[in-house]
Amino acid sequence: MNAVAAENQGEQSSRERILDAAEGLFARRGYAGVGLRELADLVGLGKSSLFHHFESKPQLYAAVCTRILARIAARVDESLARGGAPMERLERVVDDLLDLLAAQPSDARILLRSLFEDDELAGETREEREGRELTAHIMASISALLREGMEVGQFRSVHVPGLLLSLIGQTVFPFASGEFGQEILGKDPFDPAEVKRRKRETRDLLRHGLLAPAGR
Amino acid sequence: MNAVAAENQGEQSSRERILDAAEGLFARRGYAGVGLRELADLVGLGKSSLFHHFESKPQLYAAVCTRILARIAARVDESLARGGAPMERLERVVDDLLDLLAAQPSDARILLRSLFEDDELAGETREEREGRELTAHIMASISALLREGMEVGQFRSVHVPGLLLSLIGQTVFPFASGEFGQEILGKDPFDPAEVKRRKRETRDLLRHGLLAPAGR
DNA sequence: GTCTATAGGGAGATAGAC
DNA sequence: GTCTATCTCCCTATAGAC
Repeated sequence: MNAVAAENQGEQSSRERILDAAEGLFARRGYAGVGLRELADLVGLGKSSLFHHFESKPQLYAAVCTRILARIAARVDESLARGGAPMERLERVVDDLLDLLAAQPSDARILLRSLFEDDELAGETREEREGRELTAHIMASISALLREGMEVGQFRSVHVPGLLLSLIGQTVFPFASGEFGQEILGKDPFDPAEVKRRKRETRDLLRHGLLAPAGR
Repeated sequence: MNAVAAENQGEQSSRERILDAAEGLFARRGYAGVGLRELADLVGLGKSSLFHHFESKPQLYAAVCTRILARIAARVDESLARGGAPMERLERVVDDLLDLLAAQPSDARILLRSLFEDDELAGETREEREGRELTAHIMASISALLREGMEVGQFRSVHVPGLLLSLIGQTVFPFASGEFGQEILGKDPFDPAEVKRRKRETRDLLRHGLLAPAGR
């Protein structure tokens, strides 16, 4: 059975298993806090074997980030393609993103952490360029949706970049907040009931803050 | 001239200079990404001298975080003490926090990063306990204000813990977002005009989302 | 309070056998 | 594709002189 057939059977390639393990470790301890020795042990490989699949630690980190961004970009494209009025599409894309972040507990932390690591990711590898392109694509898609809603008069006139940053803070941050969020909320931020509540909260926020008065 | 007199003259103790430098480094590269050699060079001391002022790297990190939290707690207490109706106090405390975060460019990143480092800060040093107490105090103060606003009927009935997390995302995250935020906004998030805009945006969000209909 | 010297270990990465 | 062995460098922390 070759590698492709193995994956069709639900098994994973070494590359995928490394990426999965690395994602969890980087989420918990950050780029510099993870040693390749520890990662190799977790996957059940020798440390040197990692270098057969990834050429360096920065490149591995970039691959982890890019895989997450690719998942998100795919979901955003899919959500937006289903059509509807701007507010309908906006609420759907936010709902779907919250579902995605809730299903992949490491994603929110890695995404926020990667924003803070300006230094580490100054490189020019293929993965990093791809990651930047995916980020730009996601942001451009949602910006276009917001501007469209304003043009057709469904949304109030708002500062689009500012709202984008706020939306990220509102949706991504709670899933990255770990024990702190757990303590504040009194329950796990990933608990299905809490995810549902956060969807409602975000939707209410958009309806109160973004809908044009005539649209209510 | 002794140490206290020196500080009155505007000079800093070694301890303060170490904390300032460490804050900048930890903000940029995270706990594990900073070496004490680099920190010592930046301060202009030998590496060993750091251990005269702090007993270990985790304790130094905790001291950095606790100093930030103490600044914030002091400002929150001061803002809330000036009185007024709940919405007036809430808008003032948010305004003041945004000013504080804008004036201390490393604070937002360190605060968010420290939330992600559940592992590193599992300790029981005096600084860590102090940091947890300060965090609890800040959160309790703002929670109490939100509940008071709801009780007197000025605020709609909202889920207080959820709104707390959202507010942190809305206010702290943009200052931590670095080059990403800069690219989205098209300007430095710390630019005075942008800080002013973010204050307005946050105030509008609170007025649209939190004020009770009768209060408009 | 700051220094030099050093202990003791772990990091990322490479070479080359199998 | 995985392994063992090894390179070189840097890490936190300590000892002890000044």
